[in-house]
Amino acid sequence: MPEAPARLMKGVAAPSGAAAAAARSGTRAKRSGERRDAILAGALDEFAARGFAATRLEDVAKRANVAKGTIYLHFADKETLFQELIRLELSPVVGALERASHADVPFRQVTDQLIEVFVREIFETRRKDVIRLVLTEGPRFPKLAEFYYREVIARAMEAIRAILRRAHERGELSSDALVRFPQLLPAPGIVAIIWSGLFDRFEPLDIRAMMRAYFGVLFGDRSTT
Amino acid sequence: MPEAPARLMKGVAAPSGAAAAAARSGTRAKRSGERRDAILAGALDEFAARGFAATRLEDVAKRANVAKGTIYLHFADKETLFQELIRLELSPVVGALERASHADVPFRQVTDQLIEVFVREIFETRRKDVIRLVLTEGPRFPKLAEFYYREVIARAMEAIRAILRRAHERGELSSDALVRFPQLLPAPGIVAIIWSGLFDRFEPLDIRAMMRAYFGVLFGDRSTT
Amino acid sequence: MPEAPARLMKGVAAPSGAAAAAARSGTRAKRSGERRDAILAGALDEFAARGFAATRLEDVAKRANVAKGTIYLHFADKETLFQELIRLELSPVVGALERASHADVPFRQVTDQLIEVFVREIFETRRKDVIRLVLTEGPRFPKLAEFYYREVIARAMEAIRAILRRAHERGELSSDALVRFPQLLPAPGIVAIIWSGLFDRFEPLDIRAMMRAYFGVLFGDRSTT
Amino acid sequence: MPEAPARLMKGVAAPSGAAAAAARSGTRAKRSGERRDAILAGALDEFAARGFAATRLEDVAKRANVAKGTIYLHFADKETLFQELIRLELSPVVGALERASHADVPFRQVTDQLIEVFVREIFETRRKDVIRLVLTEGPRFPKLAEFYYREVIARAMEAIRAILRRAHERGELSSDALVRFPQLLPAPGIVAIIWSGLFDRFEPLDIRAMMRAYFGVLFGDRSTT
DNA sequence: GATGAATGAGGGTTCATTCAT
DNA sequence: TATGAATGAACCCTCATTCAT
Repeated sequence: MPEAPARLMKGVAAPSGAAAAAARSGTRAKRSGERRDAILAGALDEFAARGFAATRLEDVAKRANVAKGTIYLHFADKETLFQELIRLELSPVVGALERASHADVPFRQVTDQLIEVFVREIFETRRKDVIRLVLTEGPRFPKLAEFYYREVIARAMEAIRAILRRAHERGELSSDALVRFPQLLPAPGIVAIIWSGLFDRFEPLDIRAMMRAYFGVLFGDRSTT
Repeated sequence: MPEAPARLMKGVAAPSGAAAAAARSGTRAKRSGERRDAILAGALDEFAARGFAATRLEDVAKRANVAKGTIYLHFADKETLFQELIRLELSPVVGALERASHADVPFRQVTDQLIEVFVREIFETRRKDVIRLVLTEGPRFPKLAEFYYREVIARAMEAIRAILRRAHERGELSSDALVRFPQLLPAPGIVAIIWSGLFDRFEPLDIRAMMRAYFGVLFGDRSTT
Repeated sequence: MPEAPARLMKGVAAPSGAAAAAARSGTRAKRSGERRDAILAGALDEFAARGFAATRLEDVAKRANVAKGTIYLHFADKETLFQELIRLELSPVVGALERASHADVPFRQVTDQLIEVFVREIFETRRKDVIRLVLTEGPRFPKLAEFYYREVIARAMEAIRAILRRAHERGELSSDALVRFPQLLPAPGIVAIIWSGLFDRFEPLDIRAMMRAYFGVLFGDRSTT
Repeated sequence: MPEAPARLMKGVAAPSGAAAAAARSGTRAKRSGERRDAILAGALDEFAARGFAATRLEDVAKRANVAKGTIYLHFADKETLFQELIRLELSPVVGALERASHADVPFRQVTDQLIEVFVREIFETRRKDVIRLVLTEGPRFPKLAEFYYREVIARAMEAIRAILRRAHERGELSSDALVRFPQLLPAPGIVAIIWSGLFDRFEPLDIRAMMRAYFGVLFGDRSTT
């Protein structure tokens, strides 16, 4: 049933702007772009591991094999680095979701693909950490939360709502509950991300199975084993 | 602090150990207990507003009308204060939930009460902030996560599972999905807490309505308006 | 002729506010006041030796036998420390000068005393360094310059002008040139302060002799040897 | 850059060594010389505006339309650049003054020309800023102060002394005070330069009028209006 | 116990200087 | 020669923790 190639979300993996631009130009700019990407990668590691406040830019630099001062050639300050990181990783996700919302396929097939894409493109990816960062640090970064709401959440909710509305109209969903609260669709994904960060070492969670069980409930399936 | 708890969760409001003990003894100990409570209250305000790392103990002291050094008479260090705070606020919640799991009432009635209790005892309370703190700071506090898992999550999951199993056996739940993944039951509550911290100013969420809609789906209701 | 006790400028030496207040109170506050004064003294040494920008607060702390952080208990930041220093040292000077301007004595006697007071209370004192600091750093500190103008220069110029006007009216000064440009009276003092900071090691300047010579010229004396 | 210098100080405007040399050779060297001059010009702007320590070489480069590294092709380091700048701007001044000291003209005529030259060649020129820089930064640059003393001050004092001695011998100056303290002659100029940097915005100073008033006093004029 | 002044390690940021291109 | 990205030492300031009163 799964295994479905994520045709639906083609292009989620962003070409990491800077490096792509660098690849086109001379070695000087290329190196610069590579460095920028290395800094972003190091920053993700550190921010994910320690949170914004506890992350030391020196450690980020070390991870990126770069001097501390180099970070400031690419980012105005720690906060900008943090926000750029979020921006860069999450922007492409929405595009993919929006594209998925236009496809006219049975809802059950959509959910199968959503599960697959979520697991492969987010949950088993650094993007999971990025989302966790938004959830955990967002309250302290109003601007970040605003950007995230406008560029990610609002658009994602709209795309999800479109999918759900069609499903409801086709009779694939017996109630309009999810149309009214599209937040419920990704709820298990959110819970899984949080759970994995906190409790996986005590009690691992089979994310795929949980999502299948959840969507099964939505479809009114009798049993989901 | 909330007053009359719902019947289901009688006793959620903890007797705040220190002050309670103090109340029994002479004025010296009483003063001390009151101070401890004031510090915890101030700490909750600050931690909730700024997160662990960005909270300054001086501000906590100010909120508690206490000198900076006094905090160290009651708590070993900042981290201990933080963990004690979580411990104190969340411990009573589970007891209430466990008690609720023993009651032999129709599932629909249980969910109605869960909604009510969640909203009144958690969502409209500082406890919402405490839970948010666990979610956001937990990854950086393995010990806290462990405590939280053992004392709260594991027991809560078990209590929820018991409730769900009975509901399933009675035929109130068509599938066993939730029995296998009891995390799905509180999922909308978790999502609501996160949403409220990040996006409420852009798009407020009617938590009660969403939870009712969600449980309606679980029951296979046709419409949830 | 000199030796005249500076009765005219009694009270130039300020009682260094903080320490004075401290002396009155308990040891705790006293220590604090002493520390504040020590920091100011250390700051004067360092600022005078290196200028504002090149002074390291750590060195100031070292001179004051105090930890780096202690400075911030008494002053908001480096700039505030600098400006407080100037303020504290120069404020009392003007009062003395203003008092002098009220005395109704022959101009020649006034100038004798001005020389004496300038040399003993400023030139042979750390106040010389403070004035040099104002001259050298003032252009980069508009607020400081403004304070200095209002609190010191404007009032000093007025006091000097009063003295000169009376001298002119009495016929002790043949021309009104100095009344119109009271800056000319302290000019040799300014020049001496600058000279001493730059060229004294190459060619020392007898400040008293130069000032006497200067005032001699103003009086139209034939020879000033 | 000023154009026609007063007769007295013919040749004050230096041929700016580098560019002059460059002008003689091929385009490569010419470019180089122009760059060097541009750097010096930019440096003067920045040093004058911010002082030595607070000036960033990057800003100097920007003003000179040159890359940061280029500065190091022309000057060993920031300090060398600073000292070269002072050297270059002030060296020609003394020559002019020395030439003036040989002219055998009435003192009153000399002072008239000194005023005119000072105002036009220094006070209304970037040279005012250079002198201010020496006064304000000199104490931190012993080498600079030494150069300045030997190459400028000592020679200037000697030239001034010669002028004053002749005036005294002729009876144009009643006292020998200024011969013994030639620093008194330029004193009002020094005071004016300092005043203009600190207090002009509060109380502008008519430099020409003040100097005329001052010299009037030296001549024993009755009134100087 | 309670206080809050004092401490000093720690980290973000700047910028003179270097060097590969 | 010219460039400007990269370096890393330096320094201001914060704040958890201590301790004399």
